[in-house]
Amino acid sequence: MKLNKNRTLRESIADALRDSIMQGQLKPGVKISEPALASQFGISRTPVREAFRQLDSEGFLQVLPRRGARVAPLSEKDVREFYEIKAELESYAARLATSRLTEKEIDRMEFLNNQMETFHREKDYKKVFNLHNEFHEVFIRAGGNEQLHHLLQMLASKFQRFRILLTIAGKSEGSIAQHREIIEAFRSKNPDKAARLVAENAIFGKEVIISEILGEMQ
Amino acid sequence: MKLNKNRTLRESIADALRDSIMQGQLKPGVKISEPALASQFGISRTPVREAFRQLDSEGFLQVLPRRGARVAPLSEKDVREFYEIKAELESYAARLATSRLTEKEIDRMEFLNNQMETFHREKDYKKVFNLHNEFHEVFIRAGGNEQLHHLLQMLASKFQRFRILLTIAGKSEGSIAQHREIIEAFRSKNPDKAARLVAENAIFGKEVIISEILGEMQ
DNA sequence: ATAGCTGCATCTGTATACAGTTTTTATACA
DNA sequence: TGTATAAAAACTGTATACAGATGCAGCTAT
Repeated sequence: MKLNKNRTLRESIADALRDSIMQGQLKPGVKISEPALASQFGISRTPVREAFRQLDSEGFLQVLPRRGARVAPLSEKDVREFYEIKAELESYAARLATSRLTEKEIDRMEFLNNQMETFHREKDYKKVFNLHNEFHEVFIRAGGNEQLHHLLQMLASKFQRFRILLTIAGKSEGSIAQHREIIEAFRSKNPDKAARLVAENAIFGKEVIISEILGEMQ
Repeated sequence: MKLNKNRTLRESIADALRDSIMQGQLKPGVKISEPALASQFGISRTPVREAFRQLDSEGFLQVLPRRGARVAPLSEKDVREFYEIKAELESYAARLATSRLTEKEIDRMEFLNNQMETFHREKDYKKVFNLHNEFHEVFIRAGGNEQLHHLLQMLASKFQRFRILLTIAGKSEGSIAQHREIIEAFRSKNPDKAARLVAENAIFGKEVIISEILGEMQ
């Protein structure tokens, strides 16, 4: 983890911590020691504390007054609720995007989805995950509601540690097939169909996570 | 603004600032001086800075590295986007709530709406606003998706300074009438109708704000 | 007058100090 | 062996100190 830049220490620490949590290296419920982190990075507690406040508001940490910070645990209910919200918001984005997506953008979605398939076969799941995100990003952005985009970004990163499991478990074929249908709906300028398919795609993700991933994690 | 409690100074400061911003006392774009605020409350800069970080993540402040904090400005586009997101999420909540709302809860909604009408006539707009929030809260909670509730809470408070203008401008009759229809839809257990009406209620709010309020503010 | 520079006052980011809490460890007791 | 308790250690919240960055008033030169 590199610190130096024009960026403040607080920013660097917040980013590093957020990444570790998103990547799942820091497990839910684990206590994060302020002094330990500070000395680990060779800095004082002040910027660490400020990073904590930020990550607390973002939902990555749970900071209890006078009892320190721990990685925010996410329950099965949280995951379920997240996917249902995602389904609503992304299908809304899809509806907005239908009339706005350029042919070039749709081509790009097709390209990204094909790449996903390739890397899925090669079992390069990290790449598959990133491509998956990029695919959704295209139509969310195209919808034109920037706050919606921002909100979905925020939610996605908060639940990244779960979403990435889905990819790693090699469960992406279903999504890839669904993406083809979504592309088709966008090409034929059918907002209702696009919205419905995008919602189904999210719910599909929820089902797989709940039944196949969370079950096994106990 | 009272400080003392078991609460930390940071919490108190964050709450006080957030309130001032929500209430519109602190205007968008206004710079907030860290040392001034600290001495105004008779405390050191440390808790003030931590409160800043929190409010930045929550979207109330805009903190630029080495250039201080200012109240986050909200554009007309932001307001428009907010109401559209609210329409989607609340109508989803309404759909969920339809099968779950008890008769008692629906009665309560009716009571709250009647109170709104009373206080609207008496021009006690602060009360009208709070009742309005409570009305929506009933079915959002009843939907059972706690993260959805939390998200809507967050968004509503971020845009409270605009939403409250709507009430203060005495534009609540429309909402009150729409609420009656919504109650009716809930009573007849019609989720599609409830969802549609709730979305329309949000879009109505958007229209009024945009055309009557923001126009006049220049 | 305007554009650009200079130096000062102010502010921000970070480190450090310290008191009051919380947690841990150690000890005594059942 | 387990539980209650007291003392110690570690941690949190806040204050303070200070160096470097920023912004502004006034000055110079065009």
